[in-house]
Amino acid sequence: MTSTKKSDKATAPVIVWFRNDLRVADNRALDAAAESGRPVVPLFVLEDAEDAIPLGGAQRWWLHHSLAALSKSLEELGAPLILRRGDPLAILKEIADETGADTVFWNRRYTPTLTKRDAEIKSDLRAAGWTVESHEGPLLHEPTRLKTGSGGPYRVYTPFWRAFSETPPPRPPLDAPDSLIAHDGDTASDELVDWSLLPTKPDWSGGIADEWTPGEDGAAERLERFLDEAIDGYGDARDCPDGETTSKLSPHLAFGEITPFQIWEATEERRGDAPSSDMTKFRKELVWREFSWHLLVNFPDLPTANFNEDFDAFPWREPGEDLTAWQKGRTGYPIVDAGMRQLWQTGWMHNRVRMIVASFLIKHLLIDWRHGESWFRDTLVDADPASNAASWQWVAGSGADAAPYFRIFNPILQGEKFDPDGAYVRHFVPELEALPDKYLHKPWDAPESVLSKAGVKLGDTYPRPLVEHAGARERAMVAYKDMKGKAA
DNA sequence: TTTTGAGTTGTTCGA
DNA sequence: GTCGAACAACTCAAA
Repeated sequence: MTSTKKSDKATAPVIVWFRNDLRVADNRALDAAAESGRPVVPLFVLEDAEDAIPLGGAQRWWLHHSLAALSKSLEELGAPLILRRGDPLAILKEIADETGADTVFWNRRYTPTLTKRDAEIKSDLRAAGWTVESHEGPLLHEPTRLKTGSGGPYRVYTPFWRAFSETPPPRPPLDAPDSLIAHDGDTASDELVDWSLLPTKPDWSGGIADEWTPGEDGAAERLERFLDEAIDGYGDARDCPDGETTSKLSPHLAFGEITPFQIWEATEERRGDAPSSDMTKFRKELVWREFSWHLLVNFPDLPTANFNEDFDAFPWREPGEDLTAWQKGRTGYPIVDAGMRQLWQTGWMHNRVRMIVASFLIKHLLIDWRHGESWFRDTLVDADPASNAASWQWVAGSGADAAPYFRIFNPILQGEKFDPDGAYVRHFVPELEALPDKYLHKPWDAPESVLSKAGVKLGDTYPRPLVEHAGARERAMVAYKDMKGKAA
């Protein structure tokens, strides 16, 4: 992958093409460019390619702020970030014309369509005499590296984790370069604001901005705070959606503001200490991310096609108004509505609640998981093609290592179990704030006097349940049997 | 090749 | 209130 540098190239600049790796520390491509001793032209391209999956609004907001942060870091290192919009190959060639560069470094990305495109760009540039280096991407293992005894990909998490644990530990992270040599000469850059990544009419980003600090520094602070405050007891507390019980590193990982290598090292125990069970639990979550990418790379259709083809015969209902009610957080089930509103307001949802709302959409409303996958992709700041697809299929029962279909979350019990004091529901569904705990997760069971005292009018201030739980559960089981009959 | 043990995250029912 | 079994058989991973 590395070509010998020719001597006449010694002073020509190296382009570092940033993609989902918006950081300066532990960045192999940037590190290699700095090590080359040559001027560096950092480039980010807003890609308009037709096969590129458009970013959701929440991620566009994040990208804006992440690029602003990266731009500042690179400025401080001495080489300002160049922003361009359009087709990456054409832009790389333009930059080459402008700067004399004929070398580009990047870090790999693993979304199958993008890997393919990167390979095309690489061969095109090499044919034109360029030096192209693609460096290690944002995974602890190349996603094709782990294989079962018979040489195939894993489809079950536990053996994957076992195999992962038996490989050498992940490498330590790299420091950021001390400084970069700037290219001597003007290279035009778009203005970030002109990309209109931020919402304007209306500006709905307030709730997201309160919650998040995009960028490498924000990511590092988040990691530190998590290890200081939440890792103790993580194993149990992580299931509770209220409060800071999880790392919330997912959006930073999605944009490559932090790497799993940095996280892994930060969770390293002192030499000789066995990792605590909380730490192992957390690491297992990180390895779930690896497993999802392992699945996506080996089964590129994962985001669009049922992994288990039996589900092609599943009798999904037409989405219609039920889907809209779910999206808006108006299903009449408080824990579901709290989750969907948290998503809408903050661009993020607690993992436990993701499972509850996903199960509700699929099993209570019998709506195809792909509608949910697509909504999450549009609204989550951490939307990740691998984790999103693998998790939706897991909940649906159509995926790898899937839950048995009869494992249908009871949204009332789940609410009572994981939000027992109702703090989470009260925060995101304030119209139920005054209801006593006893009825908070099932307001339809409350006596009229209790409802009116709490200022709740069902069907008016808060919706009645879209479906009744026991009946919906029964209907889901029948649909599943129906599918099995057709598939057999 | 055949066999065996096991599988992130749950709910409901009946004792 | 708490506990174990049933839910439905299936596929995967590894011996």
